[in-house]
Amino acid sequence: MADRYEPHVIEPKWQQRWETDQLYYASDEDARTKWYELAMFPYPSGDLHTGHWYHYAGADTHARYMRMLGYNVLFPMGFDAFGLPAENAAIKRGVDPADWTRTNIVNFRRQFKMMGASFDWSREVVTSEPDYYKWSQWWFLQMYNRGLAYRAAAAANWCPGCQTVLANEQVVGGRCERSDDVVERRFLTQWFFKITEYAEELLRFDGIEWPERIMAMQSNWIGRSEGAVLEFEARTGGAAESLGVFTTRPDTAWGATFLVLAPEHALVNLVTTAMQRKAVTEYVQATARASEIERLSTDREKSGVFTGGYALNPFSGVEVPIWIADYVLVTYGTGAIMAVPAHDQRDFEFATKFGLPIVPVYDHPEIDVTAPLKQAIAHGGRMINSGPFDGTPGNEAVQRVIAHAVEKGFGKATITYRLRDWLISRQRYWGAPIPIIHCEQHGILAVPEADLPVELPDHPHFEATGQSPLKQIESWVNAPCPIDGAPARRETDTLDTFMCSSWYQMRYADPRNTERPFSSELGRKWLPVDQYTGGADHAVMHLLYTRFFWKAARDMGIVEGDEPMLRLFNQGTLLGPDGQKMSKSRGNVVAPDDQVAQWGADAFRCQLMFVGPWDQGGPYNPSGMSGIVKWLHRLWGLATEEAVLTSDPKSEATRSLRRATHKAIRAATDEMAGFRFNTLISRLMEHSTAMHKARAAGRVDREAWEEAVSVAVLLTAPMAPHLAEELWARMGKPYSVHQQAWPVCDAGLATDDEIELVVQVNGKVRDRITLPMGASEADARAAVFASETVQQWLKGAEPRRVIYVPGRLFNIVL
RNA sequence: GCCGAAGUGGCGGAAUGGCAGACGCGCUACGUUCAGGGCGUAGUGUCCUCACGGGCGUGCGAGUUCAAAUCUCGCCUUCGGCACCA
Repeated sequence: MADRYEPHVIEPKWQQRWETDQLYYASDEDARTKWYELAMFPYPSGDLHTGHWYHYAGADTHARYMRMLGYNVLFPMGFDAFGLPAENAAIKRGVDPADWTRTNIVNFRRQFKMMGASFDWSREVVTSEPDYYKWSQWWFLQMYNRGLAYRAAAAANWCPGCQTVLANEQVVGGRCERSDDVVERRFLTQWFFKITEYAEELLRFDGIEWPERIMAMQSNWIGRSEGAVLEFEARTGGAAESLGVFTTRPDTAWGATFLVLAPEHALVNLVTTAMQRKAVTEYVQATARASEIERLSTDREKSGVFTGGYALNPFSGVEVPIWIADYVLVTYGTGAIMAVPAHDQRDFEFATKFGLPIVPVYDHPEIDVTAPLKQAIAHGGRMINSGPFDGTPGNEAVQRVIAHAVEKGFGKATITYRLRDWLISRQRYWGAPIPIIHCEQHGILAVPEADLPVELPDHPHFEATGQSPLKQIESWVNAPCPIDGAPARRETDTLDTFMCSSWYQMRYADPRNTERPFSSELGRKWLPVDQYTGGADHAVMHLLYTRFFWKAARDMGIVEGDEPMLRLFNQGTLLGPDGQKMSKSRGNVVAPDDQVAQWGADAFRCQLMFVGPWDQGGPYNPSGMSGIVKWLHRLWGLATEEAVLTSDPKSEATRSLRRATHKAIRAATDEMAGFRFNTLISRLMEHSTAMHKARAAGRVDREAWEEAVSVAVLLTAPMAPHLAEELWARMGKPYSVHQQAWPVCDAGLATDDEIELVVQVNGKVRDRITLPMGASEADARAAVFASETVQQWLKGAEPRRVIYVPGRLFNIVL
C-alpha cells in the first residue's frame, strides 16, 4: 500500500465502489426526513466545463453535508437535452441531433463520475427521450384543457437567407448569426401559455428564501404598474369608436393634446383618412422591417405619422389628433397612449418635432409655465388648466381624477404588467412536438392522452425551404382526425425547451412512472425542492416559468403548496485567470479534465470552493492550487503518519487540541449551512495546523488525537470525498465515511479558558490583557487600571467614561 | 435612464458596529543529504524609528457613535439585469 497521497489511484477506486454499492441511492421507502437538493441540470453540449464544476462541486458538497446530518437526501441529475445546439450541429455537420445528444450525455456522465459527484443516477431524466417528453406533452394538454394555452399571431425573427425562423440569441445586431442576412419580422400563429394570469401571484415570494437580487429581477421583469385606462372617442367618419389608453397619470388628462397608437394597433386602419393612408402604410411597413435594431436605441429621434383621424378628449372636450409612432409598444398597456407633452419628456420631444400643442396642467415653483417650455416638467405642484380640478394638489390628484372618470363612465383604475404571455412554439425539429392535430372539419384538436407521446420522426431534413423541418416529413404530418379518423395534419411546432425544464424537478420524484408524470404519493414524499442551486442567468426565464408551472399544477390539484423551490442559492460566474469570461477565443479556458489529470478531482473541487465566496464567482487562477494540494497532503500525513501517543487527558496540550477540534466543528457547521465554502476550508486548514503543532510538540493524548483525526476527515468528506473515504478506510473505520454522522460540537470543549481583553484609550488599541474565562467586570477594570501601559496613556487624567464589552474589549474615554 | 450587487495588501480574499488584513498564493531570510511540482521556522499594508514604539490606512466626501470596512446621506467606479413600459 502506498503511503503517499495518490489521487489518481484512490479516486477511480472509490468512484467504482460507490457506483457498485449505489451509495447515493435515494430510497422511496426511507422514513427519515427527506431533503431534496437540486442543482439545475445541464444542457449536454461537448464537455463539462469549469463553470459546471464550480456549480456541481458546491451543490455536491452541500448534498453530502445534508446526508451526514441524517436526512434522506434526494440529489438527482439529468439532462436538458432538447434545444438549438443539437440542431445546429445537425445542420452544420449532418449528424443526427439524437445521436449527437446521446454521445454528449455519455461524456457528461463520465465527467460527473470523475468529479465524484454523489448523484442518484437511478433517477436520471433526459428531456429529449420519449418517456420524458410524453409527459411534457401531457402537461401541454392539461394547460390547453384549462384554457392556459392558446394560439395567437406573434412576431418571429425571420432570416430570408436561411429561410427559417431564428431564436433571439441567433440574431446578432439585427442580423442572422449564420448567414449575416438582415433579420425580418414575420407574423406567425403560435402557441402561448397564459403566464400573465399569474402575474400578481408571481410578484409574491411568500414562504421562500431566495436571494433579494433574483426576486428584484423577477419583480422588474413582471413590471407591475398602477394607473388607469381612459376611454377616448375616436371619430372614424362613421360611428364613434372607443379608444382606450393606459396611463399612470390620469390626472394629466387635460394636458393630453394628441394620442399616439402603436403602428400595429388594431384601430390604425379605421382612423386613418384617405389623405394620410399612403404615409401611414409606409410607416407601418417600415416599423415592421426596422424591428429590433433601431427600436432598441433609446436616444434616437422620435418618428411618427399623423393618421388624419381625431379623438375626443373626454376630460377637456377637445378634439385631439391621432398619430402613430413606434415608441408606443403594442404589447404594453393598450398599445395606445394619451400624449401629455408638458409633463412627459418623450411626448415633449414628439410634440416639439411635429409642432403639436403643449398644455401644462401643473404649476411649478421655479418655472413660469405660461412661457414656452424647454423640456417636460415634473408634475407635482397644483393642477391648472384642468377645469373643475384646478388647484388640486398633486398628491391627491390621481385618485380624484380616477373617481371622476369612473363616475362619468370614461375610465377606470387598472393595473398593467410588462410581463407578456409565454410564447412556447418553436419552428424547430429538436423539441417535443406540440400534441395538436389540425382537422379541416373539426378545427384544432388535442391529441388524445392515450396516443402520447407524439414521437419525433427520424431522418429530419434541414434544407432551407422556408418550412420547419417537421413540416417536410409528410408521412409524419399526416395523421387521422381524433374525432372521425379523416385525414388531418399534425401541429409542426415544437415546445420551447424551457417548458421541458419547468417541471423536471417533479419527474425526479417518480422518474419511471409510465402512467402519470409522477404519482401523488411520491410527489408528496419528495416535493417541493428544499434547496435549489444554479446560475443567476436563469433568474427570470427558467425560475419564473417553473414557478408559474407549479402554481398552475397546484390549481389543477397535482401538487401542494405555492412554490416549487423553497430555497435558492445562486453560485457566481467563474472567470478565467485574466478576470475575463472564459472562452476558447480568449484562450483563457481552464479544462477540468486537465486539472483532474494534474491534481486530482478532490484538489480541483477544493480549489474551486476556496477561491472566494461561492455566490460571487470571480477569476479562477490555477496558480493558487499549490496551497490546496499542500493542505491535502498534510491532511494525509496527519491521518496516516504515526504520532507519539500517550494518555494525558488533563494536560494543557490535550485541552488545547480538543478545543481546536471542537472549534473546527462549530465553524465548519456554520460555514457549511451558509454555503461559505471558502471560509470553511480556511477553518479546516487552521485545524490541520493545530494538529500539526500538537504532534510536533511531542506526546499527544491518544483519545484527543484520534478524535482530531476523525473529525478532520469527517469535516473534509463533503468537499474531498475520495480522500476522506481512503483515510477513513485506512483508519480502520467502517465504510463509508459518507454514511457517518456529521460531528457535533461540544460547546464546553470549544470554550477557551482565557480571554484576551483589548484595552482602548479613546477608541485606540493601547494594550491587551489576558484574563481567566468568566472574569467579572470588576476584575477586568482592576486589571486594566493596573496596567503600566494604560497608566502611561492616561497620564493621570480622570476617565470620563468606560465601556466594557464582556470578554472582548475595555475602552477608556478621557 | 431604471433596478440590483460590489469596491479592503503585490494577488484571491477574512472580519455578530468592538484587535482591519483570518486562510491561501506570491515574495524575503534562515534551516534541512529536498527522489514524490520539496519540507520546516520566521517575516511580509504603509510611513517615521537602529530599536522600543508611534502616525496613517478598507473607492471619495460628510455624518451618527466611546468605537465604523460594517450604519446614514451625497458622489465616483466596476459588474449583472432591464430599457422609448406611457
